[in-house]
Amino acid sequence: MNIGEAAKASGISGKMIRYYESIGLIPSVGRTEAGYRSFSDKDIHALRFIARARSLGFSVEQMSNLLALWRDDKRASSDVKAVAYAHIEELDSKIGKLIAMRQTLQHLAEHCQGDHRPSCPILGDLAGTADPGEIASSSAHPPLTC
Amino acid sequence: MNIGEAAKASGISGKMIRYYESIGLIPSVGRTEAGYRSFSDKDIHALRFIARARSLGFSVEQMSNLLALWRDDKRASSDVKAVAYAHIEELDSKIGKLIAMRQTLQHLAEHCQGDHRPSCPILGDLAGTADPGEIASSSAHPPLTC
DNA sequence: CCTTGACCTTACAACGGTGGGAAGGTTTAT
DNA sequence: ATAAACCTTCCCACCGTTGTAAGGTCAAGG
Repeated sequence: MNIGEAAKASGISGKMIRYYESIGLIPSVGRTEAGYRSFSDKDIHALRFIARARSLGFSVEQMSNLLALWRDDKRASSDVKAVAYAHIEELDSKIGKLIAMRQTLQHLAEHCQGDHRPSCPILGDLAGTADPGEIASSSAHPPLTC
Repeated sequence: MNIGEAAKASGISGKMIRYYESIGLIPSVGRTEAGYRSFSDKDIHALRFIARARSLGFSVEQMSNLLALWRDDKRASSDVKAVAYAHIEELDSKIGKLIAMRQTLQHLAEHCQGDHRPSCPILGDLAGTADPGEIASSSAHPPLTC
């Protein structure tokens, strides 16, 4: 299997397959006499594993751990679960920050007239010159946990 | 005002202040005879504007637009509002993706025994060998909109 | 006056992932 | 035989931030 076919079969671009190989995320695959990479079914399987892990937001480093666990017959599922929960916490942290941003911004935008006049509470907040009576300070991001 | 003092006053590292200057996000500030950057109150004000915008997740390009609007006395607040809403949509998109990941992962992790045994639905899903009866396919990410 | 330490300057590299492209070799189909 | 579609390696770009190295400057104290 060519790298092009492997890319189609796995959903990972050829560029990225080479990159993953170069950083050691996947072991070096076989080569033809002409130097072309030759992917076995096992290689494709690993690539699809990676594609799926990537779609769940795992970092390359986390994927490296997961791949090692996958290959290890004597792994403990608790180890896998720990990696998963660590990632869930990362996701929660990111989600929380984004929601706080969204909340603040929404609040500011709602108070903006949005007309031809220059007066704007959004810029007022950014510049630190917002009327604190008109709009509650947005730095007090509410404990919104979704 | 030194760059160090400016950094403390604005909450932006000296490194980043130089970077923002280098890419033209802020105009070149004055210099002392010895070549040290000298920040005016106005400069600090702009830096604090940037720090606040950054904390709301605006990209450098968006900040550039916002700064231009801020400096423009004849701006229309609708223009500012448009930038804000565009960013809110970006945030929503990111949040949605992260929540979908989180949801899938949580679901998988809940079904993992997390003991000393190797059997693990998380790896099963990633490898594409999960029992479809045991665990609903996680690729059908639910329409969770928070 | 001189040293020391804390600051400043520029310039370069690195990170994580991903994409783009150049320059050259190979395979496949016409 | 030739053209198109591959493949190879190599370097560069993005974004935002940090680190580091080599050198200049300022303020304090001996």
